[in-house]
Amino acid sequence: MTTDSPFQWVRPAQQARSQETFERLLDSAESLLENKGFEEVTVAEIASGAGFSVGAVYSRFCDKDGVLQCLQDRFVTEACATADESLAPARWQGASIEAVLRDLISFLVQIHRERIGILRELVGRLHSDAGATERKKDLIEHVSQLLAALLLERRHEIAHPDPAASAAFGLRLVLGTLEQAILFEGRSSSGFPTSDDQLASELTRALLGYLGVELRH
Amino acid sequence: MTTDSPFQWVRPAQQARSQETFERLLDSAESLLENKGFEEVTVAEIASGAGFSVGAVYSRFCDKDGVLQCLQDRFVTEACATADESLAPARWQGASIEAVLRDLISFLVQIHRERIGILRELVGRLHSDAGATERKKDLIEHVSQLLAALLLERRHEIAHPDPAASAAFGLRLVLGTLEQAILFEGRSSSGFPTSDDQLASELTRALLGYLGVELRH
DNA sequence: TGTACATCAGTGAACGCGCGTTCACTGATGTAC
DNA sequence: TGTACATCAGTGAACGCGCGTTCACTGATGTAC
Repeated sequence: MTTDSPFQWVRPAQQARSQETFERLLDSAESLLENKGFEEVTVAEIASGAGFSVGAVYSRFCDKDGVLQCLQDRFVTEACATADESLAPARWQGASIEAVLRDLISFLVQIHRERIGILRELVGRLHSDAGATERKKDLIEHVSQLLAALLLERRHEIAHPDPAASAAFGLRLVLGTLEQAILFEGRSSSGFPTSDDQLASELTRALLGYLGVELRH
Repeated sequence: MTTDSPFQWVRPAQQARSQETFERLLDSAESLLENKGFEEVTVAEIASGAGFSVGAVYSRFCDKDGVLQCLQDRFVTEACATADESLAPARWQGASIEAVLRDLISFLVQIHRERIGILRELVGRLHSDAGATERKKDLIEHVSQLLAALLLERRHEIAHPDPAASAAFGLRLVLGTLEQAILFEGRSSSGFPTSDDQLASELTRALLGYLGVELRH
């Protein structure tokens, strides 16, 4: 990389520092979301959580809402990449639908527990943020396509009259239940299984039952 | 009812007027919730929606949050009464599980559509309102008990190894999906059935599949 | 290599808007004699 | 049946707090010659 090449990375040092501030602010915001909603989080908290003052937030983001948008974008990007890798057809050669779903659902339970703050904001917002709804829809649609591809390769196991539609709706069934079970319940919630393992297991049973897949005992 | 009886209704006229104001304010608040979240609704809007000024709100409720609490209480009371009537065992003599669930789920779909505003507030709130979570839990638990009673009378139809637990979780499965499908999606949502009838039908199929009930074609 | 200047990153006190809440008031309804 | 008084229902202008946003500033890093 010579000095006169048009393709050099301009001012790498400064940009790198900015980028790190940007990421640290997002991390701070996400961790604050674990305990309260975004509206209840103040800009001052986000800043001081990352070790900065309020002004720093406004030099990286256009306004408070911009922080949430960037945070969601970052999450969706990571999530899509994860889905691409994990649901790649090559990974599941020879696996039954039951095997695929059991793993997928366990993973989804875990993610909902780990990223509870950001998921709550992504999932429970019709009002005041059209963008979030769009991002959420895109993400679910992305996962849905990947899952549908895996299931349709195994459509002989599916008794549901419309396998493609059942894959799409089945994923929503699982996600909707997970959201209620994990995101919007205190740990004390009744009616849901007490352990995450049981929750995953019952969700798997439900999805297999819906698709009409024969269980192998 | 003589004048000197200790059991007369004191100042009926005044109390009746107050009560009507109270109800009209709640109606106004509920209708505002169809389009935005409670935090975005202002006290002035609630008042003027009912044809009053702000002060009227504060002569009936202790503060803004009190309006939401009373609104939710009214809803939960109505909902419990409805459940008691609709799920009374006597009503379902001789009906199969499939018949019970098909009717119940259609009804739930309809209610979610009709009471979308208040349900969004009741369902999607962990933060900032511990009371709402409690009220929601009580309501679901109430419905859950009634449904479980009906299903357990018909447990011979159920293949799930734990019929009681499956009734409880099955209801949550349906409600969680409904919430995502109706409360938090623009009408345009993809992945869910396009019509409410299909939504109800797929949900019924899912629940029957989960319980392990044989379908009668 | 040093000097002068420009830009970037971040500070934090001050500002101001929106909205929940208050309170002195008016008019209507009920009660006492 | 009237008169005087008390309480209730509701008004709406004014208040004030919280919090998002701004902006004049400091120090650090990079660039020109």
